Amino acid sequence: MPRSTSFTPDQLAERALMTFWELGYNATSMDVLVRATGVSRHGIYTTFGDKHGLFQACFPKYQELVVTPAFAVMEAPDANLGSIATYFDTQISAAEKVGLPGPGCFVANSATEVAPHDTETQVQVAAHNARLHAGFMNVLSNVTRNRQRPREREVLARMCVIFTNGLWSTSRVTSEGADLRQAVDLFLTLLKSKL
Amino acid sequence: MPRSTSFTPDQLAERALMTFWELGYNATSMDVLVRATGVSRHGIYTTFGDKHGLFQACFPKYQELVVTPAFAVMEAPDANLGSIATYFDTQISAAEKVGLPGPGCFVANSATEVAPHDTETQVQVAAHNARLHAGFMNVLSNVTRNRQRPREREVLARMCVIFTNGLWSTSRVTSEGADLRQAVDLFLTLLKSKL
DNA sequence: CTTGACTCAGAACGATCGTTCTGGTTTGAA
DNA sequence: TTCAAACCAGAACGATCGTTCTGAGTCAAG
Repeated sequence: MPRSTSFTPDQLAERALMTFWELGYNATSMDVLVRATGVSRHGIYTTFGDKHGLFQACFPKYQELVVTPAFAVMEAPDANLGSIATYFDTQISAAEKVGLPGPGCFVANSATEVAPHDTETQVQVAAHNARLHAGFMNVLSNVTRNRQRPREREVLARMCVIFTNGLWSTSRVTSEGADLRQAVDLFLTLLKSKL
Repeated sequence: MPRSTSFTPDQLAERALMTFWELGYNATSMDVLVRATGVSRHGIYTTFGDKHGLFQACFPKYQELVVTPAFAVMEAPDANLGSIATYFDTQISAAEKVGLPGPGCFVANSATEVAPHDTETQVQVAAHNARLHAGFMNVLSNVTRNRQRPREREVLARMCVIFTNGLWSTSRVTSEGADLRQAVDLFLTLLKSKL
């Protein structure tokens, strides 16, 4: 029976996520991790085994703390085009609050930095992209007329996922949130004209 | 007076580029670099000073060998919407030839992995994105009617750059080139409807 | 052939990183 | 209070990496 400790695995993973997200995997040494989390090496290693295990635990934490709060509106039964605008706006505002250029998307960053050498991270990235695609499919099936073929819907959703990836990628090198918002508004205008 | 050597700095930078592009900066150790380029440590260090110097030399090489051949069509005086399609198709075909999921864009990868900790790389990334933006602006100014305001053109170009970044980002986690092509075709259809 | 500049292979060094270990401290329950 | 489990700080250990250095080989010029 575990006794009450000064930290829970969830809290540890949450603070580690913020550090990995901001600095990336390689630039986050165990020393940095110990300082940032306030948890000793002993605590980290007995809880997650190694650095890679702690890193993997950050993915569900990111889904819970970042993706779900912003993307739930896309997964609601009554989601529509306004939901897409809300999702993008929520994320851009969050990035602005932290400061642009921002940290972008933790999953997208990991896809570039560690996924090429790590199968487990590849799975996390694929699952994340699948979630995005499903969210856009949900919206499109709600706002699309019957004449629209399901095959075309999938392509539309895929294009939206690509644009989303590009948006967070660009948010890492852009200092003006207004530039991102204008591009998003224009993209949504184009999207609406196709439905 | 330098004597004839078994390699030129250009050749060295070219082979280093391919390795950095495929493996990323951190995963490319000097051992790997020596093996991949066939140049000894002595040759590398006397030519480029250090690993970072060799890495920086890869950016103009990437522009010369990859960006310019594919993007020149976008910078031609008579570039039009077909030029955009050609550009995307060229890059996707190149990625397919190497094998999807591919290495994506060297600049975009570097933007995620090393730019956050390296000012020089930030400059390279900004210059690359500016080149992309200028290329799209060139096309838009050619195909746009007079009633279109220049401000709107800039936003359109910015949206195109975002989509481009997303495309190469997605090409790193996608195994089907057809999926990318369909999304590109749809994006171009939407773009055309706005002009 | 001799010389000198240049090359390479590989050893060696210092720094850093992930990981393990030790000693001392804190916590919760009996 | 006492005990045992869990914790922390920090030292220590391999391993790896970027960099420098050494010695031998190679080519062009005289």
